[in-house]
Parts: sequence; structure tokens; C-alpha cells
Amino acid sequence: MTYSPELLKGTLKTIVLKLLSDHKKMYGYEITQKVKELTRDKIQITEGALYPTLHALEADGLVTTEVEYIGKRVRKYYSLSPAGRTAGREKLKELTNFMDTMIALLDIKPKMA
Amino acid sequence: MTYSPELLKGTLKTIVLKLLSDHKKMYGYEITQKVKELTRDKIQITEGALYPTLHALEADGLVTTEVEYIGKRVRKYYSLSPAGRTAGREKLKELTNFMDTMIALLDIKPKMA
DNA sequence: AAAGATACATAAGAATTAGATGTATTAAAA
DNA sequence: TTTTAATACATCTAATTCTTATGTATCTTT
Repeated sequence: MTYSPELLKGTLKTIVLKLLSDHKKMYGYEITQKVKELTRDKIQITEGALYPTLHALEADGLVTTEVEYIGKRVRKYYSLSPAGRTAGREKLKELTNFMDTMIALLDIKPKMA
Repeated sequence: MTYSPELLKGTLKTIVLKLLSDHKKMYGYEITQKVKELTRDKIQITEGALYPTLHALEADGLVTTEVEYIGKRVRKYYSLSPAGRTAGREKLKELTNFMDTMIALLDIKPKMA
């Protein structure tokens, strides 16, 4: 990761919920690779961070899981529950709002896509 | 604070360095109030977070201090050292870059000032 | 056959911040 | 005039979150 790791703190759940809102179902490893791809290697989600997060989301009822076997290998898919979809929208809104505030506070100019 | 507190993690040093780069010298309490004012109460820097951060910056040689007495009350001013000025610029650049990445990843549209 | 990629997961430790608490002075309000 | 709120410093415990290390196992490519 090119950034100070602290910057990512607090954004992981939002990232996961957003990806799941765009993809119906994804498995853990796929999420790490997708983030890597979408950020051109700038953000690397580590598995040690991701799996506890996914389990927490599941415990909170925001995602549901289904196991699939690829040969003998287990693959665990995660999907958004209705509550998860709502939570994702809210988290995204909150992050956007936070960024607006930071941009104003620090007088910086991000370039949008 | 209106935001999930985790979001602020990793940005506090950047905020402090940026404010000091705009103000020559500030004291702790002033910093908390300035952030509150500039963000219209959206971000509240707690003293429990700020003072350890200021002390860390001082230990790293990024800020220098001078004590002043207002009547009998102590006031401790913090100023950027040359190294602090450089570090502040770099932190700001990093945060901007990180935000660009997050904006692209999450496909969000912050509104700039 | 070995190495690298895929895929799950846990656990210890580091880092950062919130919240509580403490001290003390000064100004404003009751 | 008393007490409350604001100013101003600071520390400490606990909570949270992530990194790093480790572990297991399968599949694919060299």
C-alpha cells in the first residue's frame, strides 16, 4: 500500500458494502483483488483485515453467505441483505460528507473521475 | 462529531500540520476551536486526542513550542519547524491522493468549495 | 517437483482515538 | 456573590481497527 495505513481505517466496511452493492455476490479473495484492480494497486486489502470485517458484517445481519465448492476448494460468497443495502448507502453518504468536510477544512482539490 | 469516529483516524496529524502551516503559531485549545469553526461543528477534535498528537509531533521535531502566560494561565504555543512544514506538505499530498483513489473506487462525487 | 496463486481463517500486537478524569484560571450569569 | 460555563493544560484506560505473522489446503503453471 502506498498510503499510510491509518488512512484506510474506518473505510473498509464502506468499501466492502459498496462492492457488494455492485456485484450481487463476491467471495473474500475476489474482493481483495477487485480493490487492488480498481485502485491500480494503491489500496491492498489484507486478508487479516477483510475476514474479520466480513464476519462482523454477517453477525450484524448486513450480509448473507453461501458456500460453494470449486472442486474440493471451498468458496464462500457474500451478498448484501436488505439491511446491508441500506447500511451501505448510509455509509457511502457519510464518507462522502466527511470528505467534503475534509476538502473544505484542508482546502484541497481532489480530481474527480 | 457527526461522523463515525474511525474516519478521522489517520487524519489528525495532517489537520494539525495544515492549520499550523496557515497560522504561524497556535495553542491546543485554539486548534480544537478552529477545527470546530471551519467544519461547522462537524469535526470535533477532542483534547484527549490532540495533546498526545501535539506531543508526538514535538518529539518528532515537527513542531516547536513556546510557553506564554496570560495572567496566571499557561498557554503553550506550537509552531511548525522546517521539517514540519515539509512533512505537512507531504501529508496533505498523500491525503489528497488517497481521496482521489477512494473517490474513484467508490464512484462518489464530492462537491468542492 | 516446486513454486506461485487461490482461498479460507485466526491471533498477537501496534496504533490511534474516544471518553473520563483531573487541575486551575477567568468570565459571565443567576 | 456564588455558581456555572468557558478557557487551557494534561493524562490514562478502554475500545476499535488494522497489520503482520501464521496456519491449512488446493490448484495451476513451470
